[in-house]
Formats: sequence, structure tokens, C-alpha cells
Amino acid sequence: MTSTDPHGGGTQTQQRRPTRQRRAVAAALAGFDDFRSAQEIHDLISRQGDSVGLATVYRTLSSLAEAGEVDMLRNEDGEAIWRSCSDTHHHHLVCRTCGATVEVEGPAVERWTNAIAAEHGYADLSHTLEIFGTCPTCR
Amino acid sequence: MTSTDPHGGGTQTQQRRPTRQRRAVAAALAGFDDFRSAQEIHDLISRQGDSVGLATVYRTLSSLAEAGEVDMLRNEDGEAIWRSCSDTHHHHLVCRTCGATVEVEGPAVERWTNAIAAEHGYADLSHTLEIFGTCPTCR
DNA sequence: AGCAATGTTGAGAACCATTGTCAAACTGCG
DNA sequence: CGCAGTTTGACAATGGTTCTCAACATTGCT
Repeated sequence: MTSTDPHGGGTQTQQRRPTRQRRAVAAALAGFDDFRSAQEIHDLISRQGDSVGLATVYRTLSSLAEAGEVDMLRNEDGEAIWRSCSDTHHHHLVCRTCGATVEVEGPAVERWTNAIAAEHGYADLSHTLEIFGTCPTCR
Repeated sequence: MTSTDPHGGGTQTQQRRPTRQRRAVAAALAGFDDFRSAQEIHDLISRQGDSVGLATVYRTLSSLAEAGEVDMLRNEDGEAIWRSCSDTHHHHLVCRTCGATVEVEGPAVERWTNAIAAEHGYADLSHTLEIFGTCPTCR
């Protein structure tokens, strides 16, 4: 580490350099609004003319996810799928075939999970809820 | 495909033969009440003296899951984890620290997901809902 | 601009959970 | 017992994801 932090800027700045590759990933993410696997995103970038290594796509997506700028969840096969997200808590209705995604909010569900957890004395909650199905177009 | 089905038997009988291996897996499952990976279950069987191939453990767990006799879900790394379960559809409230699990039913949630999906024309549904928190003991 | 320090990339190897292969062993039934 | 259909297991093969590390880009400094 040796983070001398010469300027003493308090909060350690998360240096994220604006590279061609990261811009390409961001651009790709902006180009669709459903969930895609890292490999699909990688292909998409290639098709857009850019060339970015697969490992870099993974790295970038992970760091974006950690920064809360993209949602990452897992499909039924356990594969990670990603997309840029709005910043409110929500869930997804995802098409198993084409990936079409609907963002849904579920105040009822939030309330229900809180009630259940309280009932059992659990605190510091989080939850995951995703719905998979086949969209009208894919049937 | 090529499912010639020579005898043209209507409902294909799901013959599940009671083998030593399947008994061993069932015994292992009975030996714990939290979620374990297939490999952990395989190790557990070995430690119990039995010897069952890893592939067989996977096969057996999958078929048990399909038959609704065990729950299979994925941890944050995308690995499949399993445990025996009651035979009704339910979700889990899992302690983030010690792993203590409470099975919860949520008819309200089921209804909600169905409604949401119908509203958007999605069919052939499935969903995942898991709640994570800190249990009373771990606070 | 030139340079040094350090974060970033990419090609491919490495990992590792999971599934496929197929001959040998086992089960149920006659 | 003997056959037909299942099941098993050792191992290869997959496939997504991460690691490695030398080459490269970016930033800050002079």
C-alpha cells in the first residue's frame, strides 16, 4: 500500500482512471436496459468496434457493482448478470429467454420481510427477490 | 431428443431405485439442518464411511430438488447449496453471521409475484426470495 | 516535454463447480 | 438364474470467473 496520500485528502480517493476500456464498458451498459452476462457485454463491445479484454470487462463490472453503479444478480444457472441501475431499491422481473427486464417496486414485500424478520428477532436486514419468467414476446 | 418411446407408454414412470448411494445422500442430508454445498455433502458421506461418487451426489441432489424434497439455492458466489426441506414452497430467513435458518412461508408474496408477472404478461414463473439478517443470538 | 511512480490491461493459464461419457455393476422382474 | 433397463464412478470436458505478470497508459512533478 504505502498510501502516503501526499495531499492528505482524508478519505482515500478511489483512484479510478478514465481509460478507453472503462469508457467502452460504460457505453455498452448504456446501450441496453436488461440484464446481460459479462460475456455478452464483452461481445457487444467488440461489435461496437472497441476491443477490451474479457478480464477487464469482469474487473470493471465488479468495481462498478461495488460502487453501486450497476446491479449484479445471478440467473438460475448461477451466472452473474449485470445492468446499470437506478439508485432506488427495487426488484426485477426478468425474461428467462431474452433477458427483458422490468423493474418493480414492492412496498408490500418490504413490509412483509420486515415483519417476518422482526417476528424472529432478526436485525440488520437485507433481502433478494427476483422473479423469472417468459415474457410475452418470447412465448 | 430422439425420444422414440417405443412402448408409447403415456406417463413416463419415474423409477427411482433405492440404491446404497441414494440412501447415503439421504442420510447425509438428515445429518444437518443448514445449507451445504454438494462437495461438503460428498465429504460428509465419505466421513460417514460410505463411498459415493461426486457425480452421483450431484445427480441425486438434483433429482431430489426436482422432486421437491430438498431446497437448492445459491450463495453469493453462485454456488449451489442444499438442504432437506418441508414440502411446501417457502423462503428463508438466514443469519448472516451464524447461518441459522428459519423457513418462512409467504402466501402474500406468492400472490404479489403472480400479480406483477401477470400484469406484464410474463408466464412460466419462478422466483427467489431470501432474507438475510443478524439473528438475536448473534447481536 | 521528459520522467518516474503506479494503476491498468490483455492473453492465456489456472481454478473450480458442475455436467457429460460410457463401460461396468446393480436392480427388479419373470 | 438371466435379461433389460438403471445407476454408478472415474475421468474428461465445459464454461464462467479469477489470477498472473509483463507491457502499457495515466498522472503528477519538474
